[in-house]
Amino acid sequence: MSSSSDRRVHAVPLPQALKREPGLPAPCAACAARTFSVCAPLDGEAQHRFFGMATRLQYAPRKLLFQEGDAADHVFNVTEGSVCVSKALSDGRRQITGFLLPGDFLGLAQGDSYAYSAETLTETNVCKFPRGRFQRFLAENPQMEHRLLGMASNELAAAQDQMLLLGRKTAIERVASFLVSLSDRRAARGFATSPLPLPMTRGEIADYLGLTIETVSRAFTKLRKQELIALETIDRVQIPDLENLRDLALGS
Amino acid sequence: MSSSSDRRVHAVPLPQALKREPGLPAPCAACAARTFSVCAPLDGEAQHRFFGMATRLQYAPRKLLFQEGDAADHVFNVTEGSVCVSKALSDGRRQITGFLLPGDFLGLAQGDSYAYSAETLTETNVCKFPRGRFQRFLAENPQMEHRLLGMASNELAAAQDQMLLLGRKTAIERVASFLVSLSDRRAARGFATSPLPLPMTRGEIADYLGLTIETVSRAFTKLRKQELIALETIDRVQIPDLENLRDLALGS
DNA sequence: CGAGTCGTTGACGCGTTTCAAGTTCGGTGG
DNA sequence: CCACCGAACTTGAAACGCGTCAACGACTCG
Repeated sequence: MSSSSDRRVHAVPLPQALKREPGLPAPCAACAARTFSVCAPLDGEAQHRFFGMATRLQYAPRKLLFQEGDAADHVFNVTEGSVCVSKALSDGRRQITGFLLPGDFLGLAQGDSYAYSAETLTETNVCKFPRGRFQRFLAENPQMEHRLLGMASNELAAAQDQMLLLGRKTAIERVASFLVSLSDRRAARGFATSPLPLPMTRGEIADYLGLTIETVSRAFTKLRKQELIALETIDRVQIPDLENLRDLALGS
Repeated sequence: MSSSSDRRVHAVPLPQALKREPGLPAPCAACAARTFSVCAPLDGEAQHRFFGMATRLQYAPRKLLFQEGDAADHVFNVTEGSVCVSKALSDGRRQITGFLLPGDFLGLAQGDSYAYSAETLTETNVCKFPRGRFQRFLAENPQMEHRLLGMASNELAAAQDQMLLLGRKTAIERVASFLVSLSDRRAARGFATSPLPLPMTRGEIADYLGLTIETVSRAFTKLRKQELIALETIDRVQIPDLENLRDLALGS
């Protein structure tokens, strides 16, 4: 799925504070860089305390980090891999509300239980912070809270885009939008985008786009026949002309 | 539409800083209370400076505060009335991403232009803050930024609920969810909920729920025939048993 | 090699949209 | 005060896009 070539894209010196934890693989340079970017405004000593709070964990693909309704004890930061966040109705209907990439935070919402489930898509590394200590750290480091507010604002803007998609776009436009935004997000973080890896199944794409597996599959076929995309393998897409696809995504 | 009986629900002493602006009606106690609640952690002097930055404006119903793409010069806080936030595709398809009530902020997102439009539904009062000064104030008052992060987190949770609605719920479930969440939001702010005022048209409800006017109208009729709601007038709903409606909203 | 998972494709059905009348209601002017 | 008008809403019938169901192929793993 998500290729190992994605890793260590940016070779960055490992901050001192990121010492190897016993029983876990050494953090790679890219991983350190992602988490580091969040706390860039912190001074060295504060960074040390920040990383000191975290437990570093590695998850296999398709493992639950937590489920809707679990006690919200921790805040997570994805450092490697990808995670999907979803909500479900009692009869099993599911909506995936986001695919997280390295650098994204998880579990920041208010309330004493998680309002959504989180599951890894690929092999994933996270930093896990006890909620109380994380909050206290924020109170003492307003620059960090400022940064988080900025990230939350961006997520809100993305959520609004997704509402437009779910409420008003056709099946083809949804799939096109999905591919374009995945490509854009990867590009923004310095990841390779050609070919674009799809660590999620067709079923997960469907649950993200408010469609069925079959409709997603038909949309991929149609995009392929129109030569707007080419499927190198089932989970690697080539996008010959991103702007053409973007036009379709915006309904023109 | 939104009745005058909604106002002054909470009689709270008017903070000194909220002096009457020339040419505008005197701020009512409820209005002061709403805006006040946001900056409760601030001391008296900081509150004075906060309110000092704001221009207080009153808008008639159906007036644009700003449009998608306008330069994002200001941050708004709704103090009275209701505002709808929307995004549109080039061919006119529109998605309303939220209905704002007193106390809500608007225009906090990053970026130098607004990513959405904002329009009043009823007669509305807002406090308008120049973006730069607002940001500087936040930098100097981390308690306030903390509060905003909390509000943004809540909005994010609401956005995820809305994605579940748009992606996976049927028309009836959407309308039921809409009525329940509107009732809950009003109750949470101490507003009356029986009858529940609907300051928005069927068209706006449709654009919020990803449906057409006709489908919304049919759903209202169906709910009325099932006696889950009663329409006192076209824009005032009685909900005899909120929990029944909530069950329907959650798909059971 | 067989079983299971995932993806694709086709045929059909259904819920929502589209199109087309009506109806209600608030506002305006005679 | 009432007739008239337009906007908003409601209702019905037909059309259509997507969902459902089913068959099949590709691939992985024991």
